Amino acid sequence: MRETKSMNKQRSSSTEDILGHQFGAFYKIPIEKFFQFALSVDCVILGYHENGLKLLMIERGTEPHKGKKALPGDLVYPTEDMELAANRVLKDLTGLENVYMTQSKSYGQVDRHPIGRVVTVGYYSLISVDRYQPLASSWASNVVWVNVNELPQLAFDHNEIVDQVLSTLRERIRFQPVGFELLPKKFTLGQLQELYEAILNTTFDKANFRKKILGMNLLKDTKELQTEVSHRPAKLFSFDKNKYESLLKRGFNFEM
Amino acid sequence: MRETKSMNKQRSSSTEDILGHQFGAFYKIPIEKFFQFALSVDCVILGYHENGLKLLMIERGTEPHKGKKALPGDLVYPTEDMELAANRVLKDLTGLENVYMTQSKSYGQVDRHPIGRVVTVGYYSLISVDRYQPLASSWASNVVWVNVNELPQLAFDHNEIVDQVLSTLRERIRFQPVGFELLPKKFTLGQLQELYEAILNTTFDKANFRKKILGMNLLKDTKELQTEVSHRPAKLFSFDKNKYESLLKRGFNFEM
DNA sequence: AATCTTTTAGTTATTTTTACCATAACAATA
DNA sequence: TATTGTTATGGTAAAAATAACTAAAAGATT
Repeated sequence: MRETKSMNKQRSSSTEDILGHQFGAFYKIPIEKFFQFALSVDCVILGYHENGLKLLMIERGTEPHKGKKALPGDLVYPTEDMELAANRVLKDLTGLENVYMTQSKSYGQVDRHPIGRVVTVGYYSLISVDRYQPLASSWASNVVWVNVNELPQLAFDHNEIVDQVLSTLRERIRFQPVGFELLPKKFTLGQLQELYEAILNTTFDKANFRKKILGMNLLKDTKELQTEVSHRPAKLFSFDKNKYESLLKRGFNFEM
Repeated sequence: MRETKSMNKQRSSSTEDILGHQFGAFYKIPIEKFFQFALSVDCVILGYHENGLKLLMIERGTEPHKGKKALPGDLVYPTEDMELAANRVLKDLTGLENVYMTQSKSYGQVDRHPIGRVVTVGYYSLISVDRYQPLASSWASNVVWVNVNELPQLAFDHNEIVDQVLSTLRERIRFQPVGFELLPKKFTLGQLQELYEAILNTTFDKANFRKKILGMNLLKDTKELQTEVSHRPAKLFSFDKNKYESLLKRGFNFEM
Protein backbone atom coordinates (compact mmCIF):
# COMPACT_ATOMS: atom_id res chain seq x y z
CA MET A 1 0.00 0.00 0.00
CA ARG A 2 1.14 3.49 -0.81
CA GLU A 3 2.32 5.51 2.18
CA THR A 4 0.61 8.69 3.17
CA LYS A 5 3.78 10.66 3.72
CA SER A 6 5.23 9.97 0.32
CA MET A 7 1.91 10.74 -1.30
CA ASN A 8 1.83 14.11 0.37
CA LYS A 9 5.35 14.86 -0.72
CA GLN A 10 4.46 13.97 -4.29
CA ARG A 11 1.43 16.19 -4.19
CA SER A 12 3.26 19.19 -2.76
CA SER A 13 5.64 19.19 -5.68
CA SER A 14 2.90 18.93 -8.28
CA THR A 15 2.00 21.76 -10.60
CA GLU A 16 -1.13 23.69 -9.91
CA ASP A 17 -3.01 22.18 -12.85
CA ILE A 18 -2.02 18.55 -12.60
CA LEU A 19 -5.60 17.52 -11.94
CA GLY A 20 -6.93 19.40 -14.90
CA HIS A 21 -9.57 21.09 -12.84
CA GLN A 22 -9.50 24.73 -13.73
CA PHE A 23 -12.06 26.39 -11.60
CA GLY A 24 -9.97 27.66 -8.84
CA ALA A 25 -10.23 25.21 -6.00
CA PHE A 26 -6.55 24.61 -5.40
CA TYR A 27 -5.31 27.99 -6.37
CA LYS A 28 -6.41 28.95 -2.90
CA ILE A 29 -5.84 25.77 -0.91
CA PRO A 30 -2.85 23.42 -0.98
CA ILE A 31 -3.67 20.28 -2.87
CA GLU A 32 -3.09 17.95 0.07
CA LYS A 33 -5.95 19.56 1.93
CA PHE A 34 -8.27 17.95 -0.58
CA PHE A 35 -7.07 14.48 0.31
CA GLN A 36 -8.94 14.13 3.55
CA PHE A 37 -12.06 12.28 2.52
CA ALA A 38 -12.85 8.73 3.48
CA LEU A 39 -14.90 6.48 1.24
CA SER A 40 -17.32 3.81 2.36
CA VAL A 41 -19.76 1.44 0.74
CA ASP A 42 -23.21 0.57 2.05
CA CYS A 43 -25.02 -2.44 0.71
CA VAL A 44 -28.72 -2.90 0.25
CA ILE A 45 -28.94 -6.67 0.11
CA LEU A 46 -32.36 -7.70 -1.06
CA GLY A 47 -33.95 -11.10 -0.80
CA TYR A 48 -37.41 -12.44 -1.38
CA HIS A 49 -38.91 -14.42 1.54
CA GLU A 50 -42.42 -15.53 2.27
CA ASN A 51 -44.14 -13.31 -0.26
CA GLY A 52 -42.23 -10.20 0.65
CA LEU A 53 -39.13 -8.29 -0.32
CA LYS A 54 -36.71 -8.00 2.58
CA LEU A 55 -33.31 -6.55 3.16
CA LEU A 56 -30.43 -7.56 5.36
CA MET A 57 -29.66 -5.12 8.12
CA ILE A 58 -27.37 -5.04 11.11
CA GLU A 59 -28.19 -3.66 14.50
CA ARG A 60 -25.80 -1.07 15.82
CA GLY A 61 -24.26 -1.73 19.20
CA THR A 62 -22.40 1.54 19.55
CA GLU A 63 -22.87 5.25 19.13
CA PRO A 64 -23.67 7.06 17.00
CA HIS A 65 -27.12 5.72 16.25
CA LYS A 66 -26.74 2.98 18.83
CA GLY A 67 -29.64 0.54 18.74
CA LYS A 68 -30.78 1.57 15.30
CA LYS A 69 -30.66 -0.67 12.29
CA ALA A 70 -28.15 0.13 9.60
CA LEU A 71 -27.05 -1.08 6.22
CA PRO A 72 -24.02 -3.35 6.24
CA GLY A 73 -21.06 -1.38 4.98
CA ASP A 74 -17.43 -0.65 5.46
CA LEU A 75 -14.69 1.81 4.71
CA VAL A 76 -12.91 1.32 1.42
CA TYR A 77 -9.18 0.74 1.73
CA PRO A 78 -7.06 3.40 0.06
CA THR A 79 -5.87 0.88 -2.52
CA GLU A 80 -9.09 -1.04 -2.93
CA ASP A 81 -11.61 -0.59 -5.73
CA MET A 82 -15.05 0.23 -4.43
CA GLU A 83 -16.80 -2.65 -6.21
CA LEU A 84 -14.35 -4.91 -4.46
CA ALA A 85 -15.21 -3.38 -1.10
CA ALA A 86 -18.90 -3.85 -1.74
CA ASN A 87 -18.38 -7.48 -2.69
CA ARG A 88 -16.23 -7.96 0.38
CA VAL A 89 -19.01 -6.71 2.63
CA LEU A 90 -21.50 -8.95 0.90
CA LYS A 91 -19.29 -11.98 1.18
CA ASP A 92 -18.41 -11.36 4.82
CA LEU A 93 -22.07 -11.10 5.66
CA THR A 94 -23.64 -13.80 3.53
CA GLY A 95 -20.86 -15.98 2.19
CA LEU A 96 -22.09 -15.19 -1.31
CA GLU A 97 -19.97 -14.21 -4.28
CA ASN A 98 -20.70 -13.47 -7.90
CA VAL A 99 -24.20 -12.24 -7.27
CA TYR A 100 -26.07 -9.47 -8.97
CA MET A 101 -24.72 -6.16 -7.68
CA THR A 102 -25.19 -2.67 -8.99
CA GLN A 103 -24.03 0.72 -7.88
CA SER A 104 -26.75 3.05 -6.76
CA LYS A 105 -26.06 6.66 -5.74
CA SER A 106 -23.40 8.31 -3.64
CA TYR A 107 -24.09 10.28 -0.50
CA GLY A 108 -21.70 12.90 0.65
CA GLN A 109 -23.40 15.46 2.87
CA VAL A 110 -20.71 17.28 4.81
CA ASP A 111 -22.23 16.45 8.17
CA ARG A 112 -23.42 12.93 7.48
CA HIS A 113 -20.79 11.35 9.69
CA PRO A 114 -19.47 12.70 12.98
CA ILE A 115 -15.96 11.41 12.54
CA GLY A 116 -15.13 13.38 9.43
CA ARG A 117 -15.93 13.62 5.78
CA VAL A 118 -17.08 10.16 4.82
CA VAL A 119 -18.65 9.78 1.40
CA THR A 120 -20.54 6.56 0.94
CA VAL A 121 -21.46 4.77 -2.24
CA GLY A 122 -24.65 2.75 -2.18
CA TYR A 123 -24.76 -0.67 -3.80
CA TYR A 124 -27.63 -3.06 -4.06
CA SER A 125 -27.58 -6.75 -4.65
CA LEU A 126 -30.30 -9.22 -5.32
CA ILE A 127 -29.80 -12.60 -3.76
CA SER A 128 -31.66 -15.84 -3.80
CA VAL A 129 -32.38 -16.66 -0.19
CA ASP A 130 -32.03 -20.39 -0.75
CA ARG A 131 -28.33 -19.78 -1.34
CA TYR A 132 -27.90 -17.60 1.73
CA GLN A 133 -26.93 -18.92 5.09
CA PRO A 134 -25.86 -16.60 7.86
CA LEU A 135 -22.18 -16.92 8.63
CA ALA A 136 -21.07 -17.68 12.14
CA SER A 137 -19.16 -14.56 13.05
CA SER A 138 -18.95 -12.12 15.89
CA TRP A 139 -21.65 -9.94 14.38
CA ALA A 140 -23.87 -12.76 13.18
CA SER A 141 -26.37 -12.27 15.96
CA ASN A 142 -26.94 -8.69 14.86
CA VAL A 143 -28.05 -9.55 11.35
CA VAL A 144 -31.76 -9.46 10.57
CA TRP A 145 -34.01 -9.51 7.56
CA VAL A 146 -36.38 -6.57 7.52
CA ASN A 147 -39.43 -6.31 5.31
CA VAL A 148 -39.07 -3.31 3.01
CA ASN A 149 -42.59 -2.21 3.88
CA GLU A 150 -41.84 -2.13 7.58
CA LEU A 151 -38.63 -0.15 7.71
CA PRO A 152 -37.90 1.61 10.98
CA GLN A 153 -35.83 4.74 11.24
CA LEU A 154 -32.35 3.72 10.21
CA ALA A 155 -28.92 5.00 11.17
CA PHE A 156 -27.27 7.84 9.27
CA ASP A 157 -28.89 8.56 5.89
CA HIS A 158 -29.64 4.91 5.31
CA ASN A 159 -33.38 5.40 4.84
CA GLU A 160 -32.60 7.66 1.93
CA ILE A 161 -30.25 5.08 0.45
CA VAL A 162 -32.81 2.30 0.75
CA ASP A 163 -35.62 4.41 -0.68
CA GLN A 164 -33.49 5.28 -3.67
CA VAL A 165 -32.62 1.64 -4.26
CA LEU A 166 -36.22 0.49 -3.99
CA SER A 167 -37.46 3.04 -6.42
CA THR A 168 -34.69 2.12 -8.86
CA LEU A 169 -35.51 -1.55 -8.48
CA ARG A 170 -39.20 -0.99 -9.13
CA GLU A 171 -38.38 0.78 -12.35
CA ARG A 172 -35.71 -1.65 -13.35
CA ILE A 173 -37.58 -4.87 -12.73
CA ARG A 174 -40.16 -3.90 -15.33
CA PHE A 175 -37.67 -3.56 -18.15
CA GLN A 176 -34.75 -5.74 -17.20
CA PRO A 177 -34.98 -9.43 -16.32
CA VAL A 178 -33.56 -8.98 -12.84
CA GLY A 179 -36.41 -10.50 -10.86
CA PHE A 180 -34.98 -13.97 -11.43
CA GLU A 181 -31.98 -13.07 -9.29
CA LEU A 182 -34.27 -13.08 -6.27
CA LEU A 183 -35.63 -16.57 -6.92
CA PRO A 184 -33.98 -19.97 -6.69
CA LYS A 185 -32.39 -21.23 -9.90
CA LYS A 186 -35.54 -23.26 -10.50
CA PHE A 187 -38.86 -21.64 -9.82
CA THR A 188 -42.52 -21.93 -10.69
CA LEU A 189 -44.48 -19.39 -12.65
CA GLY A 190 -46.59 -18.84 -9.57
CA GLN A 191 -43.53 -17.83 -7.58
CA LEU A 192 -42.42 -15.48 -10.32
CA GLN A 193 -45.83 -13.88 -10.44
CA GLU A 194 -45.95 -13.46 -6.66
CA LEU A 195 -42.53 -11.82 -6.76
CA TYR A 196 -43.62 -9.29 -9.35
CA GLU A 197 -46.83 -8.65 -7.50
CA ALA A 198 -44.99 -8.07 -4.24
CA ILE A 199 -42.43 -5.70 -5.67
CA LEU A 200 -44.73 -3.74 -7.93
CA ASN A 201 -47.61 -3.90 -5.47
CA THR A 202 -50.17 -4.96 -8.04
CA THR A 203 -51.88 -8.11 -9.20
CA PHE A 204 -51.76 -9.83 -12.56
CA ASP A 205 -54.21 -12.12 -14.24
CA LYS A 206 -52.66 -15.55 -13.92
CA ALA A 207 -53.36 -16.80 -17.42
CA ASN A 208 -52.17 -13.59 -19.01
CA PHE A 209 -49.03 -13.49 -16.91
CA ARG A 210 -48.18 -17.02 -17.99
CA LYS A 211 -48.76 -16.27 -21.64
CA LYS A 212 -46.72 -13.10 -21.52
CA ILE A 213 -43.66 -14.50 -19.83
CA LEU A 214 -43.68 -17.77 -21.73
CA GLY A 215 -44.19 -15.88 -24.97
CA MET A 216 -40.85 -14.20 -24.45
CA ASN A 217 -39.06 -17.52 -24.75
CA LEU A 218 -36.73 -16.65 -21.92
CA LEU A 219 -37.62 -19.51 -19.64
CA LYS A 220 -36.31 -23.02 -19.95
CA ASP A 221 -38.57 -25.85 -18.90
CA THR A 222 -36.43 -27.90 -16.53
CA LYS A 223 -38.78 -30.89 -16.91
CA GLU A 224 -38.87 -31.04 -13.16
CA LEU A 225 -41.84 -30.57 -10.88
CA GLN A 226 -42.40 -28.95 -7.56
CA THR A 227 -42.39 -31.48 -4.71
CA GLU A 228 -44.16 -31.74 -1.39
CA VAL A 229 -47.28 -29.90 -2.31
CA SER A 230 -50.73 -31.28 -1.71
CA HIS A 231 -51.99 -30.54 -5.18
CA ARG A 232 -50.84 -30.82 -8.73
CA PRO A 233 -47.19 -29.77 -8.67
CA ALA A 234 -46.14 -26.79 -10.76
CA LYS A 235 -43.45 -27.06 -13.38
CA LEU A 236 -40.04 -25.67 -12.52
CA PHE A 237 -38.50 -23.23 -14.94
CA SER A 238 -35.12 -21.57 -15.10
CA PHE A 239 -34.10 -18.26 -16.64
CA ASP A 240 -32.11 -18.73 -19.82
CA LYS A 241 -29.56 -15.95 -19.74
CA ASN A 242 -27.91 -16.91 -23.01
CA LYS A 243 -31.23 -16.83 -24.76
CA TYR A 244 -31.85 -13.38 -23.35
CA GLU A 245 -28.49 -12.08 -24.53
CA SER A 246 -29.06 -13.34 -28.05
CA LEU A 247 -32.59 -11.92 -28.17
CA LEU A 248 -31.23 -8.59 -26.94
CA LYS A 249 -28.95 -8.36 -29.94
CA ARG A 250 -31.93 -8.80 -32.21
CA GLY A 251 -33.65 -5.82 -30.59
CA PHE A 252 -35.81 -7.65 -28.08
CA ASN A 253 -37.18 -5.59 -25.22
CA PHE A 254 -38.10 -7.23 -21.96
CA GLU A 255 -41.15 -5.71 -20.33
CA MET A 256 -43.53 -6.81 -17.62
CA MET B 1 -12.53 24.90 7.43
CA ARG B 2 -11.60 22.06 9.73
CA GLU B 3 -7.87 21.51 10.13
CA THR B 4 -6.28 18.26 9.10
CA LYS B 5 -4.15 17.95 12.22
CA SER B 6 -6.99 18.33 14.65
CA MET B 7 -9.07 15.90 12.64
CA ASN B 8 -6.35 13.31 12.85
CA LYS B 9 -6.08 13.78 16.58
CA GLN B 10 -9.78 13.30 16.96
CA ARG B 11 -9.73 10.16 14.88
CA SER B 12 -6.80 8.63 16.75
CA SER B 13 -8.65 8.85 20.01
CA SER B 14 -11.83 7.32 18.63
CA THR B 15 -12.99 3.86 19.52
CA GLU B 16 -12.55 1.13 16.99
CA ASP B 17 -16.25 0.94 16.16
CA ILE B 18 -17.17 4.60 15.96
CA LEU B 19 -17.91 4.25 12.28
CA GLY B 20 -20.14 1.28 12.80
CA HIS B 21 -18.39 -0.72 10.15
CA GLN B 22 -17.69 -4.12 11.57
CA PHE B 23 -15.84 -6.01 8.96
CA GLY B 24 -12.33 -5.50 10.04
CA ALA B 25 -10.92 -2.69 7.94
CA PHE B 26 -9.62 -0.55 10.76
CA TYR B 27 -8.73 -3.30 13.10
CA LYS B 28 -5.62 -3.60 10.98
CA ILE B 29 -5.00 -0.05 9.84
CA PRO B 30 -5.20 3.18 11.83
CA ILE B 31 -8.35 5.09 11.04
CA GLU B 32 -6.55 8.16 9.72
CA LYS B 33 -5.09 6.11 6.90
CA PHE B 34 -8.61 5.89 5.48
CA PHE B 35 -8.88 9.64 5.19
CA GLN B 36 -6.72 10.09 2.16
CA PHE B 37 -9.25 10.17 -0.65
CA ALA B 38 -10.07 13.22 -2.70
CA LEU B 39 -13.50 13.74 -4.20
CA SER B 40 -14.28 15.40 -7.48
CA VAL B 41 -17.32 16.05 -9.60
CA ASP B 42 -17.49 15.79 -13.37
CA CYS B 43 -20.37 17.32 -15.23
CA VAL B 44 -22.00 16.11 -18.39
CA ILE B 45 -23.70 19.27 -19.56
CA LEU B 46 -26.10 18.45 -22.35
CA GLY B 47 -27.68 20.85 -24.75
CA TYR B 48 -29.68 20.48 -27.92
CA HIS B 49 -28.36 22.41 -30.94
CA GLU B 50 -29.15 22.18 -34.59
CA ASN B 51 -30.90 18.84 -34.48
CA GLY B 52 -28.34 17.15 -32.33
CA LEU B 53 -27.55 16.46 -28.72
CA LYS B 54 -24.23 18.00 -27.70
CA LEU B 55 -22.20 18.26 -24.57
CA LEU B 56 -19.89 20.92 -23.22
CA MET B 57 -16.29 19.87 -23.02
CA ILE B 58 -13.03 21.54 -22.19
CA GLU B 59 -9.73 20.96 -23.91
CA ARG B 60 -6.87 20.01 -21.64
CA GLY B 61 -3.78 22.17 -21.83
CA THR B 62 -1.63 20.15 -19.45
CA GLU B 63 -0.63 16.61 -18.69
CA PRO B 64 -1.95 14.10 -18.06
CA HIS B 65 -4.12 13.68 -21.14
CA LYS B 66 -2.87 16.95 -22.59
CA GLY B 67 -4.74 17.90 -25.75
CA LYS B 68 -7.64 15.58 -25.08
CA LYS B 69 -11.13 16.74 -24.37
CA ALA B 70 -12.45 16.29 -20.87
CA LEU B 71 -15.59 16.85 -18.86
CA PRO B 72 -15.66 20.04 -16.85
CA GLY B 73 -15.12 19.16 -13.24
CA ASP B 74 -13.40 20.12 -10.05
CA LEU B 75 -12.30 18.85 -6.71
CA VAL B 76 -14.86 19.09 -3.95
CA TYR B 77 -13.80 21.18 -0.99
CA PRO B 78 -13.58 19.27 2.27
CA THR B 79 -16.50 21.23 3.68
CA GLU B 80 -18.53 21.49 0.52
CA ASP B 81 -21.51 19.31 -0.42
CA MET B 82 -21.01 17.57 -3.72
CA GLU B 83 -24.21 18.87 -5.32
CA LEU B 84 -22.92 22.33 -4.50
CA ALA B 85 -19.61 21.58 -6.19
CA ALA B 86 -21.39 20.31 -9.29
CA ASN B 87 -23.53 23.42 -9.44
CA ARG B 88 -20.47 25.58 -8.93
CA VAL B 89 -18.77 23.98 -11.93
CA LEU B 90 -21.89 24.45 -14.02
CA LYS B 91 -22.26 28.06 -13.02
CA ASP B 92 -18.58 28.89 -13.56
CA LEU B 93 -18.78 27.43 -17.01
CA THR B 94 -22.17 28.54 -18.24
CA GLY B 95 -23.43 31.20 -15.88
CA LEU B 96 -26.50 29.04 -15.32
CA GLU B 97 -28.10 28.21 -12.00
CA ASN B 98 -31.16 26.25 -10.96
CA VAL B 99 -31.08 23.96 -13.95
CA TYR B 100 -31.97 20.29 -14.13
CA MET B 101 -29.11 18.34 -12.59
CA THR B 102 -28.97 14.73 -11.52
CA GLN B 103 -26.31 12.55 -10.03
CA SER B 104 -25.13 9.74 -12.23
CA LYS B 105 -22.60 7.16 -11.05
CA SER B 106 -19.36 7.37 -9.13
CA TYR B 107 -16.02 6.25 -10.46
CA GLY B 108 -13.29 5.24 -8.11
CA GLN B 109 -10.82 2.93 -9.81
CA VAL B 110 -7.65 2.95 -7.73
CA ASP B 111 -5.47 3.99 -10.66
CA ARG B 112 -7.83 6.40 -12.37
CA HIS B 113 -5.80 9.44 -11.42
CA PRO B 114 -2.03 9.71 -11.25
CA ILE B 115 -1.95 12.13 -8.34
CA GLY B 116 -3.63 9.87 -5.83
CA ARG B 117 -6.94 8.34 -4.97
CA VAL B 118 -9.50 10.63 -6.54
CA VAL B 119 -13.07 9.40 -6.62
CA THR B 120 -15.29 11.30 -8.96
CA VAL B 121 -19.03 11.63 -8.96
CA GLY B 122 -20.69 12.13 -12.32
CA TYR B 123 -23.52 14.62 -12.70
CA TYR B 124 -25.51 15.47 -15.75
CA SER B 125 -27.50 18.54 -16.46
CA LEU B 126 -29.86 19.42 -19.24
CA ILE B 127 -29.73 23.00 -20.35
CA SER B 128 -31.61 25.06 -22.83
CA VAL B 129 -29.00 26.51 -25.14
CA ASP B 130 -30.91 29.74 -25.60
CA ARG B 131 -30.12 30.51 -21.96
CA TYR B 132 -26.46 29.66 -22.25
CA GLN B 133 -23.81 32.14 -23.08
CA PRO B 134 -20.15 31.34 -22.68
CA LEU B 135 -18.60 33.29 -19.86
CA ALA B 136 -15.55 35.40 -20.51
CA SER B 137 -12.95 33.70 -18.35
CA SER B 138 -9.44 32.43 -18.64
CA TRP B 139 -10.63 29.02 -19.82
CA ALA B 140 -13.41 30.26 -22.06
CA SER B 141 -11.43 29.62 -25.24
CA ASN B 142 -11.13 25.97 -24.34
CA VAL B 143 -14.82 25.27 -24.11
CA VAL B 144 -16.50 23.48 -27.00
CA TRP B 145 -19.77 21.79 -27.78
CA VAL B 146 -19.27 18.25 -29.02
CA ASN B 147 -21.95 16.19 -30.71
CA VAL B 148 -22.61 13.07 -28.65
CA ASN B 149 -22.39 10.95 -31.78
CA GLU B 150 -18.91 12.22 -32.60
CA LEU B 151 -17.12 11.80 -29.32
CA PRO B 152 -13.35 11.45 -29.54
CA GLN B 153 -11.29 9.63 -26.98
CA LEU B 154 -11.62 11.64 -23.80
CA ALA B 155 -9.32 12.15 -20.85
CA PHE B 156 -9.38 9.80 -17.86
CA ASP B 157 -12.48 7.59 -17.72
CA HIS B 158 -14.67 10.32 -19.13
CA ASN B 159 -15.91 8.26 -22.06
CA GLU B 160 -17.33 5.79 -19.60
CA ILE B 161 -19.00 8.58 -17.63
CA VAL B 162 -20.57 10.06 -20.75
CA ASP B 163 -21.74 6.69 -22.05
CA GLN B 164 -23.41 5.96 -18.75
CA VAL B 165 -25.16 9.31 -18.74
CA LEU B 166 -26.38 8.95 -22.30
CA SER B 167 -27.81 5.54 -21.72
CA THR B 168 -29.53 6.77 -18.56
CA LEU B 169 -30.92 9.74 -20.43
CA ARG B 170 -32.28 7.59 -23.25
CA GLU B 171 -34.14 5.47 -20.75
CA ARG B 172 -35.24 8.38 -18.67
CA ILE B 173 -36.54 10.60 -21.41
CA ARG B 174 -39.10 7.98 -22.37
CA PHE B 175 -40.76 7.87 -18.98
CA GLN B 176 -40.02 11.22 -17.40
CA PRO B 177 -40.82 14.58 -18.95
CA VAL B 178 -37.21 15.75 -18.97
CA GLY B 179 -36.88 16.50 -22.68
CA PHE B 180 -38.41 19.93 -22.15
CA GLU B 181 -35.35 20.96 -20.13
CA LEU B 182 -33.36 20.91 -23.36
CA LEU B 183 -35.72 23.22 -25.22
CA PRO B 184 -36.46 26.90 -24.78
CA LYS B 185 -39.34 27.73 -22.46
CA LYS B 186 -41.54 28.08 -25.52
CA PHE B 187 -41.20 25.53 -28.28
CA THR B 188 -43.08 24.07 -31.20
CA LEU B 189 -44.29 20.51 -31.44
CA GLY B 190 -41.94 20.06 -34.37
CA GLN B 191 -38.96 20.96 -32.20
CA LEU B 192 -40.09 18.58 -29.51
CA GLN B 193 -40.46 15.78 -32.01
CA GLU B 194 -37.02 16.44 -33.51
CA LEU B 195 -35.52 16.35 -30.03
CA TYR B 196 -37.04 12.97 -29.28
CA GLU B 197 -36.03 11.65 -32.65
CA ALA B 198 -32.46 12.81 -32.18
CA ILE B 199 -32.04 11.37 -28.72
CA LEU B 200 -33.84 8.10 -29.30
CA ASN B 201 -32.53 7.78 -32.83
CA THR B 202 -35.89 6.95 -34.34
CA THR B 203 -38.63 8.69 -36.25
CA PHE B 204 -42.23 9.28 -35.28
CA ASP B 205 -45.29 9.83 -37.41
CA LYS B 206 -46.00 13.51 -37.07
CA ALA B 207 -49.76 13.29 -36.67
CA ASN B 208 -49.52 10.50 -34.12
CA PHE B 209 -46.80 12.29 -32.16
CA ARG B 210 -48.96 15.38 -31.92
CA LYS B 211 -51.98 13.46 -30.80
CA LYS B 212 -50.05 11.58 -28.18
CA ILE B 213 -48.32 14.52 -26.55
CA LEU B 214 -51.32 16.82 -26.70
CA GLY B 215 -53.51 14.04 -25.35
CA MET B 216 -51.46 14.07 -22.15
CA ASN B 217 -52.58 17.62 -21.38
CA LEU B 218 -49.12 18.59 -20.22
CA LEU B 219 -48.55 21.39 -22.69
CA LYS B 220 -49.90 24.86 -22.36
CA ASP B 221 -50.75 26.72 -25.53
CA THR B 222 -48.94 30.04 -25.15
CA LYS B 223 -51.12 31.61 -27.87
CA GLU B 224 -47.93 32.78 -29.48
CA LEU B 225 -46.55 31.81 -32.85
CA GLN B 226 -43.14 31.13 -34.25
CA THR B 227 -41.64 34.15 -36.02
CA GLU B 228 -39.32 34.63 -38.93
CA VAL B 229 -40.21 31.51 -40.82
CA SER B 230 -41.13 31.53 -44.46
CA HIS B 231 -44.24 29.44 -44.04
CA ARG B 232 -47.16 29.11 -41.69
CA PRO B 233 -45.72 29.65 -38.22
CA ALA B 234 -46.07 26.87 -35.70
CA LYS B 235 -47.74 27.41 -32.36
CA LEU B 236 -45.53 27.80 -29.33
CA PHE B 237 -46.21 25.60 -26.34
CA SER B 238 -44.75 25.46 -22.87
CA PHE B 239 -44.46 22.55 -20.48
CA ASP B 240 -46.88 22.86 -17.58
CA LYS B 241 -44.98 21.48 -14.61
CA ASN B 242 -47.76 22.08 -12.14
CA LYS B 243 -50.17 20.16 -14.31
CA TYR B 244 -47.70 17.29 -14.47
CA GLU B 245 -47.29 17.18 -10.71
CA SER B 246 -51.02 17.07 -10.15
CA LEU B 247 -51.52 14.37 -12.79
CA LEU B 248 -48.72 12.37 -11.19
CA LYS B 249 -50.62 12.24 -7.93
CA ARG B 250 -53.58 10.78 -9.76
CA GLY B 251 -51.44 7.97 -11.10
CA PHE B 252 -50.57 9.40 -14.48
CA ASN B 253 -47.61 7.84 -16.28
CA PHE B 254 -45.69 9.82 -18.82
CA GLU B 255 -44.48 7.74 -21.72
CA MET B 256 -43.23 8.50 -25.20
C1' DA C 1 -50.36 33.53 -56.94
C1' DA C 2 -47.17 29.95 -55.71
C1' DT C 3 -44.79 27.67 -52.14
C1' DC C 4 -43.80 25.78 -47.88
C1' DT C 5 -45.01 23.87 -43.64
C1' DT C 6 -48.11 23.74 -39.78
C1' DT C 7 -52.46 22.66 -38.05
C1' DT C 8 -56.40 19.97 -37.73
C1' DA C 9 -59.36 16.22 -38.41
C1' DG C 10 -60.00 12.42 -39.69
C1' DT C 11 -59.89 6.74 -41.26
C1' DT C 12 -58.36 2.11 -41.11
C1' DA C 13 -55.91 -1.99 -40.01
C1' DT C 14 -53.16 -4.21 -36.77
C1' DT C 15 -51.48 -5.35 -32.44
C1' DT C 16 -51.66 -5.46 -27.56
C1' DT C 17 -53.99 -5.59 -23.36
C1' DT C 18 -57.41 -7.01 -20.31
C1' DA C 19 -60.80 -9.82 -18.58
C1' DC C 20 -62.78 -13.73 -18.90
C1' DC C 21 -64.17 -19.17 -19.34
C1' DA C 22 -63.65 -24.11 -19.23
C1' DT C 23 -61.48 -28.25 -18.51
C1' DA C 24 -57.84 -31.68 -18.02
C1' DA C 25 -54.03 -33.01 -15.09
C1' DC C 26 -52.24 -34.47 -10.90
C1' DA C 27 -50.67 -35.10 -5.96
C1' DA C 28 -52.24 -35.36 -1.39
C1' DT C 29 -55.71 -36.69 1.88
C1' DA C 30 -59.98 -38.08 3.71
C1' DT D 1 -61.74 -44.27 -4.52
C1' DA D 2 -63.65 -39.86 -4.35
C1' DT D 3 -62.65 -35.19 -2.99
C1' DT D 4 -59.94 -31.13 -2.89
C1' DG D 5 -56.87 -27.66 -4.30
C1' DT D 6 -54.03 -25.92 -7.59
C1' DT D 7 -51.58 -25.96 -11.95
C1' DA D 8 -51.63 -26.43 -16.88
C1' DT D 9 -53.59 -25.47 -21.15
C1' DG D 10 -56.23 -23.62 -24.70
C1' DG D 11 -59.18 -20.92 -25.69
C1' DT D 12 -62.65 -16.20 -26.68
C1' DA D 13 -64.02 -11.46 -27.00
C1' DA D 14 -64.11 -6.69 -25.99
C1' DA D 15 -61.35 -2.64 -25.34
C1' DA D 16 -57.44 0.09 -25.92
C1' DA D 17 -53.36 1.48 -28.01
C1' DT D 18 -50.44 1.81 -32.03
C1' DA D 19 -49.13 2.52 -36.66
C1' DA D 20 -49.76 4.02 -41.17
C1' DC D 21 -51.95 6.93 -43.91
C1' DT D 22 -55.07 10.70 -46.22
C1' DA D 23 -56.80 15.26 -46.90
C1' DA D 24 -57.32 19.92 -46.64
C1' DA D 25 -57.41 24.54 -44.50
C1' DA D 26 -54.36 28.11 -42.60
C1' DG D 27 -50.79 31.48 -42.54
C1' DA D 28 -46.40 33.68 -43.76
C1' DT D 29 -42.88 34.52 -47.23
C1' DT D 30 -41.29 35.09 -51.95
